[in-house]
Amino acid sequence: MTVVTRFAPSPTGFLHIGGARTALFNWLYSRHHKGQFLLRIEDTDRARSTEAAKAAILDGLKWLGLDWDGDVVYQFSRAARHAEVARELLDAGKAYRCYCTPEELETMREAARKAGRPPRYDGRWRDRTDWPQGPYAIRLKAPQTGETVIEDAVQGTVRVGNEQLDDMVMLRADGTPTYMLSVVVDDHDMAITHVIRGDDHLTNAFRQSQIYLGMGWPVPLFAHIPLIHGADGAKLSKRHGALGVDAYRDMGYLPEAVRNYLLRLGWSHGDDETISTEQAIAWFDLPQVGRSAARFDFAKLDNLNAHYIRLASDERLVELVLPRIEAALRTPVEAGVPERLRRGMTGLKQRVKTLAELADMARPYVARPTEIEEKAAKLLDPAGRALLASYRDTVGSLEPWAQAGLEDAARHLAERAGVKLGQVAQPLRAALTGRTISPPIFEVMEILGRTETLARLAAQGTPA
RNA sequence: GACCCCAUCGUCUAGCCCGGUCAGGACGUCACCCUUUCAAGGUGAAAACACGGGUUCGAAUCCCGUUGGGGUCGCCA
Repeated sequence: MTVVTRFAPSPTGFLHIGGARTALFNWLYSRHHKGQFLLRIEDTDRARSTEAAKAAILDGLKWLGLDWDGDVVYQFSRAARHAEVARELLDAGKAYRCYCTPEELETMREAARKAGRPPRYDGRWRDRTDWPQGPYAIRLKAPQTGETVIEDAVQGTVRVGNEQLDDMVMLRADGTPTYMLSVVVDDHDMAITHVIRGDDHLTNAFRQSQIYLGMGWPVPLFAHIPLIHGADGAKLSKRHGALGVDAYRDMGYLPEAVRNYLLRLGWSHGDDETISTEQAIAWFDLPQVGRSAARFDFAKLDNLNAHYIRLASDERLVELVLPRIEAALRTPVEAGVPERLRRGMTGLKQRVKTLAELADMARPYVARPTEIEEKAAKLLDPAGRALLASYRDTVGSLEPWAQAGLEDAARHLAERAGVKLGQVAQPLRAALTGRTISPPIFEVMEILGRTETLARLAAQGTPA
């Protein structure tokens, strides 16, 4: 049997990080089994669904590299089919008409709550046939005794007494299908074999299972994966990382880092931490998915991101960081900058955790420092400036203008002055970058070139 | 409240199913090494089986309970 999984977000907001992980697990599982990964947009809530949200979800998936098979299915377009199934169940006596008004239902729930009972529909129309004129909802005639059992690939066997479940509405009085019905019909029609989704749907699975049974359809294998929590253990909210994946992209995370991080959140393969996509596809399976909720940890994401930045090619990083630099500058960079970035990338990329940091670290290559950081300014004291002046004199006509020779000159100068190399290098760094932290300073000098280096030294390095 | 799920270092986790390990790894933290800064890299350290009962020669592993956390209880999805 071919494995068919799906990701079914509702376009009422961005693709949040939990959804991204659900999509990743579905994608991985289908790729592992050489099956299919389908995408269905659950846009039946017309009031809350937006085009912007839909676009954000599609963009997010593309950015993460989670490609889906076939066309996107839009749930709303299948409403007629959903209604048809509800009618079928009604005709077969497995569902019934309910003429309750919303007010009546609210009263019922209120009464139950007051009596300390769970707020459930009492089935008052279940066996009636004295149907009045007017609209009615169609409810499933669910079993009232016995139990409903879910064989969950992650949670194991989960069972609940049928008396806990009430007769859910499948078709509203206005003729539109409810989520519970739509999901089942679509999953069946799309031939989904494995429903991998968030833990929050576990209790829905019981009710959905009853619809499958009612229609005599095979029940797909469920796999309810634990939710992601914030650093404080509470449900992920906007405060701590329930951001859209676009926010992670904007913060400067690489898609492969996000993928790797999300994969290890709730899933493991022995002691492996950095896992390539190829390995992930080869190794991913449901039994290794953990049963408990995981907390989102930016520190670990940062670490993974730094790892993948170091692995990324210099060309790719230049391409990624250039738009950030230009956005900050509000103007295109000068002609020689991309080449400087490319040459300096090896030294730059091992010092940053995100592309945002990379853009900042690259500043000395982009433009002459307009301001000197406080700590750097302290290095440019009279002693430091004197050293800079001597250094400038010795390397002024150095040939070739290369890292090794520039460093030798500094070492000789330090020796003659009876100071450590750092006492020459740090003022140089301050003068050339305006900072106390940078890639190796002689590498910076080589990349900047003789003219620019001497100009910066002249501007900051010598006493007036 | 009812129902369902979960519980190993601060965090992500291995180990649990098939009881016997100094309870392993990674991130983070700290120290040292390397070193022109910062990183990277290397070495090392501190750091956990929620609690209480069983079962057993022996329990992180099996059973029960407690506590704690989470999820679900709509003619929302």
